[in-house]
Amino acid sequence: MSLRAYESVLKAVADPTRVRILKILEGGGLCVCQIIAVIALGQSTISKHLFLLRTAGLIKDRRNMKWIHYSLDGKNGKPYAGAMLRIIRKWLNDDPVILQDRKRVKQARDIGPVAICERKMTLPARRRPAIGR
Amino acid sequence: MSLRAYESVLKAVADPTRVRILKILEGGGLCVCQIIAVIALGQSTISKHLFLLRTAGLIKDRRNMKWIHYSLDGKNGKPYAGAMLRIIRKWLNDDPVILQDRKRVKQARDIGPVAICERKMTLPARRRPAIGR
DNA sequence: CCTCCATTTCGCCAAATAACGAATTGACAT
DNA sequence: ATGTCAATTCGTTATTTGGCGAAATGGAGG
Repeated sequence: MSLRAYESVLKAVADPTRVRILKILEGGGLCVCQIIAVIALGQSTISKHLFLLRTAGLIKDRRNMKWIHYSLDGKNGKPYAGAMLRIIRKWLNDDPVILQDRKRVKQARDIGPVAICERKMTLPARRRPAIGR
Repeated sequence: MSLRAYESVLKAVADPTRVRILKILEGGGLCVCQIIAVIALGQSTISKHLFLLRTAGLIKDRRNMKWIHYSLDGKNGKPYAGAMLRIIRKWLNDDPVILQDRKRVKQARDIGPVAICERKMTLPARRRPAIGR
């Protein structure tokens, strides 16, 4: 209800990398190494983004074997998170970056976390570093 | 529809000062000098925030005599602006900062732009500089 | 046409943000 | 217990952001 909570959620979703992560997770939970493979930024960078999204109440984590799965949260009492997730789900679905990410998510799901992590956090097709804006 | 447009709107509303301005304008349009009096930040600072909100399609301006009136926009073709304005209207209505701003808006409306500008951008009751967060 | 003055633009500074790679931590599996 | 692998934290860097005060701009009104 406070400006503080509002700010934490809105700042979290206002960053292009973080909204990419949210859009990726709309298709279902993924382990961190798969997210890293799709977004293609440094491990620590992704980890920090996940932290921000988590503390804003937008995503939640769950350990599965030696991997940590992240998925969209929303219904957790945090005020603004659910509403933003619902609205973002309707947005950006034809953006080229988001579409490309989706293709890469499909690859990441097919390959699975084991092989992904063995590949050292990269997807086979990837060549160029990232998209920026 | 693009990440770019999304980012410009979301970054605009994610800043506490700018959302304060939006909440202030929910009660109706105001001239710049009145907004400055309520928020109590420098003239140039407010002007920059207004520029960002305007280019994001969240507010529009209209000259009235020698003052420039700003009011909420929303229905202007800009994709995300209307949706965010609608959702923000339901939010933060019991936040102490927003409530205090509303009181000050009422004063600013009663006094009117002429007297406000003559007072050199301050409201009579104001003592402490600003709220920050 | 000239002045006035509300608003915008400019130049600057401090703080916050996003990225990286390296080092550390912590679970799982042996 | 120990090694391994995944995730987090740390330290650094470049960029962006938000603030200020001074100067420029440009309508309104004489």
